[in-house]
Amino acid sequence: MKILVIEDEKELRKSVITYLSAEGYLCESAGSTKEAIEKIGVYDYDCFIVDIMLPDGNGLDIIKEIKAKGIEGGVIIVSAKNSLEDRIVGLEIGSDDYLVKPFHLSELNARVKSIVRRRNFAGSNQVVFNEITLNLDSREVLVNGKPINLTGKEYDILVYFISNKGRVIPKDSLAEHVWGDYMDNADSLDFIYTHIKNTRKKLIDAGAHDYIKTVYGIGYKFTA
Amino acid sequence: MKILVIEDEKELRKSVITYLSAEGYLCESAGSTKEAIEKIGVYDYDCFIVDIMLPDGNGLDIIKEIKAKGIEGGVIIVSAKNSLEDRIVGLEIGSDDYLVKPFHLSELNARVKSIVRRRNFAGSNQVVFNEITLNLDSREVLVNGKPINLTGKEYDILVYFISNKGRVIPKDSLAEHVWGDYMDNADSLDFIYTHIKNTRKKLIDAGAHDYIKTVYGIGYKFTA
DNA sequence: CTTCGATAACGAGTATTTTCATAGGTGATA
DNA sequence: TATCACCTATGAAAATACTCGTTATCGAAG
Repeated sequence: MKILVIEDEKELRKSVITYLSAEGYLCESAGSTKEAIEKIGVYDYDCFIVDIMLPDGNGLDIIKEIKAKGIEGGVIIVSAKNSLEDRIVGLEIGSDDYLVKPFHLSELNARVKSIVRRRNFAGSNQVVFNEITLNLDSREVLVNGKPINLTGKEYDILVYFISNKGRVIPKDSLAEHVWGDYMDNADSLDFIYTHIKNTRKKLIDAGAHDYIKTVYGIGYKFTA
Repeated sequence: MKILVIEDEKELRKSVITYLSAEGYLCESAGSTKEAIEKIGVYDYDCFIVDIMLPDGNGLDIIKEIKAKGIEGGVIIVSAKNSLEDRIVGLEIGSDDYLVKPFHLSELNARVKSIVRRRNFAGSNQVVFNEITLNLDSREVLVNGKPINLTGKEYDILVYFISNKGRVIPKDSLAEHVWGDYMDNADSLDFIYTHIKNTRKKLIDAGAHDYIKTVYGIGYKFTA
């Protein structure tokens, strides 16, 4: 799950990122409208946290840009004043939520969670795929009702697979969603094999079928 | 699916090609108007991604050239500025889509996909030809509802056949679409026979008719 | 200091693609 | 219809490309 935090106040940006990273999200940040629009153009995010007041422009314009590009990621507006007008405009142009500063990080986290879920799993916080059950709240994975231990990356991989089940997932897409800006210095994506292997092993050892099919030359497909 | 990426910025060109190749498209590139027009004259593409600002001319002229030649491939304009005028002119002269830089690789991918589909299969991501069903998302092929295993090349061949069903397909075109510029230094196209044979065999073994007719001296025709 | 997870490196194991040799067809021409 | 030149099909083997599993390294967290 990749999130772009658009916020010019350094301290706040830092704490938001620290908090959300600890929750297992992949965070990137932009400190200005310009930087935000650049990043939006190049990378693929699942969620945007947008401060309205930015040094070089209005955050609402960034949201317009996101929507104009047809990007599906959710949008949470963050604003210093509880301006009804901003709020209405924000929702009109397609943002999903609105948060007034100062806010609790746990509150922000809850909203991010709900958006990411809505986007990937139609709002549910529990995802079932045959004998595999994901609990998105606790990042817990059950196989036949028994919990198994996955590392962070393994969990991310599984979530990405399940939210794209049945589709062929090119190794690059997987890398981008689980690891972030891999493109920049990607000479070898070989380490993915190791993670796939470990994920597979843990699932199989726990009694699940091997739903991860290898698509030679392209990537993988998670399918029953 | 063959795509020509016309873009002078090396880095961008590279990432576009890397991304689209991973998605299973066959990409070639041109860094200037001159090069683009040369390639357009010689090879056959399904889709063109055209940067408007090029060192030696305007991308719109390339599009005019494409249309003047009666080439059917889709056109996606890419431009640094969101100029309404360019956009209108672009659509007027027959481009299919417009993308403002910097853009999202997955967004570009989505548009390419939609264009290729619109052209080949009228919008569906599932293509049915009698007892053969192609799922373009998962690259899966079903014969009478049962999945069969095709290798990458075999799948590409089948897609190209089905999207040109009823038409005679010269061996050259097939080679060009499935293998790309391989042609330039190919001394023999004999290996195609092997691939055709294997593709045929897998389809027939799975219970399909042999729709691949040989057209002596020219190539093949996929027809009921 | 120890443990754990993430990544790198590499050889072994597979799948795929190409080559090659040979056999079988096709169509034009006489 | 016989012949010839050329095109296509086939099976097996070689070459290549890709993936896997093991082990090693490194750094961060506890």
